[in-house]
Amino acid sequence: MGKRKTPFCDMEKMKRGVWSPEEDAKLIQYIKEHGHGTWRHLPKQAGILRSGKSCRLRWMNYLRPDIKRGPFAPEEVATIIQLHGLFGNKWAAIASHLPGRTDNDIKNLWNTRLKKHLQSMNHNLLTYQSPSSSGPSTVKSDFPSTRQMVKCASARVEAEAGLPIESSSIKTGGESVRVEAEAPLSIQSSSLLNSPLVDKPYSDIYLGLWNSIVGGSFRKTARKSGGLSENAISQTSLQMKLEPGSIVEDQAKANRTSASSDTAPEQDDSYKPKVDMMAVSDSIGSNEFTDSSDTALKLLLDFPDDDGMEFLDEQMGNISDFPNL
DNA sequence: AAAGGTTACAACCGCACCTTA
DNA sequence: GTAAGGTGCGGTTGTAACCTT
Repeated sequence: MGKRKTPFCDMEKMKRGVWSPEEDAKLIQYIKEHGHGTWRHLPKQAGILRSGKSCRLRWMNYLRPDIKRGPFAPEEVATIIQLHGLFGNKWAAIASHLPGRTDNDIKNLWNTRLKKHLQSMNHNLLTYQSPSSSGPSTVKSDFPSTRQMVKCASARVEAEAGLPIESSSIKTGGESVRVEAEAPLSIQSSSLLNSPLVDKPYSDIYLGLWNSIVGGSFRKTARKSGGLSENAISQTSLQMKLEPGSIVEDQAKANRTSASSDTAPEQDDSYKPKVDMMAVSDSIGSNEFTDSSDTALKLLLDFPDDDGMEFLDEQMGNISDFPNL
């Protein structure tokens, strides 16, 4: 139980609700001249009838000059989905990898758009029936592309919503279609499982992601942005058992190759996820599976130039192209 | 054109963590 | 060691704008 706190100020006299332009101007002007100092005392000194907490929130989420406004780019969305798989609802942690975006922005994006789309996309995946199937069939997607990202992310979404997830068997028209994700992998004595970063019981899904191209992309990005220490990253990777000959090991090899051959100049402080995504795409060139992350993400967000859900239907139709393992 | 529904975003609330005296 | 202050975080709510009927 949290300690009882004295209020930031006299709440009785405080204004609440939407901030007026005048209030914004006062706050900006004051912080420009004095810095925010102690938030509790700021409103009085700045002549604002708001709580210090409210001032802080307004500044942090809206008025800060380095805040990036406008719609999220597909690359940003990809990063958010990846990071949500690793961090869960740790919005601040996710935001720290997206300069200019606030935890509130990301939280809103997730709760209002991504969550819903991921749920519906996963539903479509689970209810898909191969046109050529005649009887129970197992459809395994071979690679954690956008589809798998979506699937894994939606697994978390559905877990949060208390819905059934992975390896679901669905009866459709008398036929059972089984859909499995390849991402889960065997883990031995992985202390990561005890990490708050990974939620049970779906931790293996996310560990799979971690060892996948998605994780590879993230690790590279994390190194460059300094979000995770090199030590933590390598330790985490070492804690995962890679089975010889497994797809996961192949992917890990691909990631290592990709990472070692990454001779691109060091990125500056600004975040450039597209570079990493492209580098990763190159690293999986041998894989037959092709997927357009950009397009899928446009779909996810209903970007203006997409064709609505038609793209998803098209993508779903390609599932039968996957090799059955 | 109006009413009702939906969406996206801003803001609030309560709790937890960290620091300091 | 502990209490209190300051701050950050995640969940939730409120509301304006937009869409549909």
